Amino acid sequence: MDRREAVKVENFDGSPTFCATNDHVQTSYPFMQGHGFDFVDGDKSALGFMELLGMQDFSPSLLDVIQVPVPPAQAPNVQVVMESPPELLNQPATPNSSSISSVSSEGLNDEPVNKSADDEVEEQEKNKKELKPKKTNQKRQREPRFAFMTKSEVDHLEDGYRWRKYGQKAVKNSPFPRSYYRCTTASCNVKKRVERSFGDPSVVVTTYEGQHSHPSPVMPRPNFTGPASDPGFSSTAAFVMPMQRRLSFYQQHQSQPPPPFGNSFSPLGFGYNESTANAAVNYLQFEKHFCSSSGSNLLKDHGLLQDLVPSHMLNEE
DNA sequence: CGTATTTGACCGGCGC
DNA sequence: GCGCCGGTCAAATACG
Repeated sequence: MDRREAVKVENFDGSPTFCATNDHVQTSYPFMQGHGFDFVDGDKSALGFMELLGMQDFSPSLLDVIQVPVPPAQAPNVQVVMESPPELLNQPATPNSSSISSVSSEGLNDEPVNKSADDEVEEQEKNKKELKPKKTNQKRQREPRFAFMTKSEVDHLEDGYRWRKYGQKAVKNSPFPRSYYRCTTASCNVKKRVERSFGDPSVVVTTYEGQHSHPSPVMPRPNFTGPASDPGFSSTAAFVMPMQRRLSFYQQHQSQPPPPFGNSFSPLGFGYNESTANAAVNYLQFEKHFCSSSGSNLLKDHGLLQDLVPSHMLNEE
């Protein structure tokens, strides 16, 4: 049971996608395609979840940005899928077979057209218009966005930060509304949008924009030593993403200047209960299957991650 | 009563 | 110029 398989599925455009799957979680990495990544390739096979997040190198600082607490007892059918091309987000994710998940840097349902990563970033740059300062020629410096899909029953997933809902809009071509949240912490202008996937209503698409200028109020930064003290986060997991690494990804692969980031340890942070924990664990599984034979330094990091992920989660296979 | 959510109005960008 | 759309504001409302 719980035997994980490394499977190869095909994206909707026919391009291959590798997935690490188990009974509850499926994580695919289709968006590596087109970014110069090829899992079949020996050298690049060491790329994994972190690269999806834009991390180019694994260093001890990983401890600073990744926190994977003990998952709650309940194991909902959570699915975290990764993909890059925004257009895929509009495609129906098949719950029973291979699901499309996604880590996208920009607009999800916004642009249902085929675009390369370069085009995407270019458009993102184009969209950076000034909104507040009216009548200025300066383009708005829109914060970098990071989107991913999570299979979850609830729309608004706990991620360790406190959010205040400030709007809700109907989404074109979707029966589900999109909710807009803002970090309640003063001087932190991180926002996120939450919407359900039209293709698969069980999938929640979350788009983060900006960078937290503060540690998670419910997830103290240092090493995970147990449940956080915050009552609202007692059984949830925090998974803080190293946004800066992700940016270096763009910097290196797309010749785009990195958005201005302030601090170094608390970039765009997000955690997702079981979802994120599963994603992290899934990454480890994925890594085992695809990378253990060739990625020596990765193994080191793997061990590092093992320190973060409960051992029982890793031994489930 | 303070805080969070709801929801219609408003604004700016963009395509035609 | 106009309409559509995404995103935000803010008053009203709900909630603890």
